[in-house]
Amino acid sequence: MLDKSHKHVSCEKCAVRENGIFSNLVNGEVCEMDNHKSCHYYKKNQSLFVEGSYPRGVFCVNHGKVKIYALGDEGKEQIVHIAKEGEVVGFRSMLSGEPYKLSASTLEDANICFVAKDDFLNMLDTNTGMRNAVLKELSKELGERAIFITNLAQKSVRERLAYSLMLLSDIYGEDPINLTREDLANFVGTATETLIRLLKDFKEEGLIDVQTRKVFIANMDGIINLAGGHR
Amino acid sequence: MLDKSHKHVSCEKCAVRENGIFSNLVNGEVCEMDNHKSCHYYKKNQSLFVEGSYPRGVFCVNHGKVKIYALGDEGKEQIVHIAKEGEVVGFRSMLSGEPYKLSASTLEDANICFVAKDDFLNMLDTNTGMRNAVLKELSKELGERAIFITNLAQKSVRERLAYSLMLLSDIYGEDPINLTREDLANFVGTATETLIRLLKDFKEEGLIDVQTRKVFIANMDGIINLAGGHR
DNA sequence: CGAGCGATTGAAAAGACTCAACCACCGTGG
DNA sequence: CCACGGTGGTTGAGTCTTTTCAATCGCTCG
Repeated sequence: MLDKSHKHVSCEKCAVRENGIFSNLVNGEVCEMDNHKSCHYYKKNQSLFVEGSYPRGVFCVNHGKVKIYALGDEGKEQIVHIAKEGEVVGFRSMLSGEPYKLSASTLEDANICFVAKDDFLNMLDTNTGMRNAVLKELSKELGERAIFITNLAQKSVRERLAYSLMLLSDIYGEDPINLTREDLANFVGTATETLIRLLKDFKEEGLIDVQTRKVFIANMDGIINLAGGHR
Repeated sequence: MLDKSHKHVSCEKCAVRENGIFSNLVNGEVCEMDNHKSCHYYKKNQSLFVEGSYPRGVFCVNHGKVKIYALGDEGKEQIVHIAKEGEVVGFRSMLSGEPYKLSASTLEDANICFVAKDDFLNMLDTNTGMRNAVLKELSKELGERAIFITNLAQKSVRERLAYSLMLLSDIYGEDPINLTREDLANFVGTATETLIRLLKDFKEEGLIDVQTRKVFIANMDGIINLAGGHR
């Protein structure tokens, strides 16, 4: 499934393309993009881009998970988003014309394609469907971040962990959540030690199962309920 | 300056239009919009839209400030953004096709124009400049929210207050910040009592001046420094 | 003049963080 | 093959920021 060469991945045959903003391309456009993009194999913990630098293009995740995070004043990461297969990352800063406000790096070994800035902007100009997908995606994320802000401001760490597990289970799908304790803590927005203690509580309460670093949701209703009762 | 009738405000002559996404319209388009929009006078604390309902159009703030907020599980507001003159609010949910994730209401008496959904979307389709402005605006806000999330997760309330005052001083410009203690607390993301105590501290430290509910920045460098050292 | 909201203060409680130590697993190199 | 070092995980204890609750005050508005 995961190809360690830098072999070209065909967009046309890309099974995960439907997950992201490239889902709206018609055949000709897919071929066009195929010709312009490059594909790369990334090892775990490799950096895609860092805060402060300028975007040269966008990254399309073919396989693997990517964390998008900000660095706080004391160097602690705040993970703002975890991109899964099919998602396109790094186009926000490109559109706002600013340097990256966030950094991105792989959470696992990954295959990721790269589309250069001009090619991407060009597609955006000419392709209505994609443009709408981008608008929609940005707006949706904006709403999600507003909710995340509210959670951070008003909920306890315990509730936030439940909420985070909910989000992560969407991202990981059938697979168990597979993050270091530190990354999970940086996603929830808490200290690693606090997170570990809460995971233990959750396990004792039958909400989750834990196998080393893998977290399985054992009682989704309980989790949802703790998280605030919806979705 | 503030007209209490519902008299039509001319977009062409609107001095604050440059602050928002309507800044890129050419003359004909401005007239077009003028013909389609309606203008309304709002009293303080009037609602523009509420979480859960479906967008029918967008609101363009001509005069006054508008708070955009989410309601937490216990009914506490989390203010995510304060829109000033010229800003257009309410288009995010419209673009994502979802019901409003946030609510909006006036913080003071205000004049606000309304552009219907179809007219707005139509302009978005035909006007490249505006489309790019919207893309840029969404992306920029997304970045701002990421930073806000990081601040909430990692900074103390004290530091967050400083950061918030920085943001608010941009929004209020020459005017003093003029919010209830509760609104200010809901912007910072803390309890009202905590906020009051910190305001007192800030005043004693010469960072701010306070006249009843009005807050003046007395030492901007000090505030910026406390907030994390950069603007 | 009274009702009521917003602002303020004090005291106590709780949640979360920090610090420090320790464990466990894994890959490496001797 | 085993000792070693390093990273990631875990636990305990103490501290501290922040919240909560309760009471009081002051001002405005009808």
